[in-house]
Amino acid sequence: MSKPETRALSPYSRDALSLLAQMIRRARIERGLTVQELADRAGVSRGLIQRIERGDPGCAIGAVFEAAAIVGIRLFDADQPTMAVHLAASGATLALLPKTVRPSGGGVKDDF
Amino acid sequence: MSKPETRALSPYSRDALSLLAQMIRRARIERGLTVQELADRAGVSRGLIQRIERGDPGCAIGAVFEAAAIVGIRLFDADQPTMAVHLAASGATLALLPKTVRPSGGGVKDDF
DNA sequence: CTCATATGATCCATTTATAGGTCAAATGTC
DNA sequence: GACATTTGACCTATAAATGGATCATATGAG
Repeated sequence: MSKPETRALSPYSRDALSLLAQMIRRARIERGLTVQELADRAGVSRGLIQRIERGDPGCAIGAVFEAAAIVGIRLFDADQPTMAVHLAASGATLALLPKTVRPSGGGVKDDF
Repeated sequence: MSKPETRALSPYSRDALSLLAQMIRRARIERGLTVQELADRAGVSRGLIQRIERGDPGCAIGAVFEAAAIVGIRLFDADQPTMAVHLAASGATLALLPKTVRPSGGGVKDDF
């Protein structure tokens, strides 16, 4: 039991999380904002900002996104292809997709 | 008290959140995955996936990122400029930035 | 060097999310 | 149309995150 086995998290998710954390911390410092100041603006506690900047997976996504937005980080920008693609696609074709999905015994679309 | 005043969240954060939620839902359906199946793969409950796909700000960011990764959504891709910029910058210049930030009475860098 | 303070870490009380189950409705298949 | 099942919504007990405090350390200013 060397590991409390908190929760399984894929390597990619962990990396993405800590990268976002680094981005937030860096952006905050560049703007000359104190951890406490960022916490106040985001309406959260100082400790939570510290966990966010550490990449803690348990943080509420709303708090993380808010902190990121305050320091000027735009996760979804019109310039980013991924965003544009999904933006265009969601509204239009989402209605065309099946409302319920069959369990797909063996045929999961893993082509990417 | 018509509003329980749950928590303040900027319009941008709310939009980004619900967009990510739509992306996940869309990607899941396109892959022919059931909500239950996605929940199992992510190691979370079915109800949590439903809240994630609804854009609930209270969801743990780790669970959201994991669900997104499973359905093939890469928030941070090498192709995306924002990612590349911050990746290159964080490691190198983060050490050069001040370790502690002065409260900056009036001079917050809001130039962006 | 001396001092004010930002940061990191920890502890505890409370709020909140999460898991797990159930029920009704909608959907797509046969 | 009848059926199997996915989905959405709700509920409760448990687990976890959050807020708020405190302490030690490190950092930068004077």
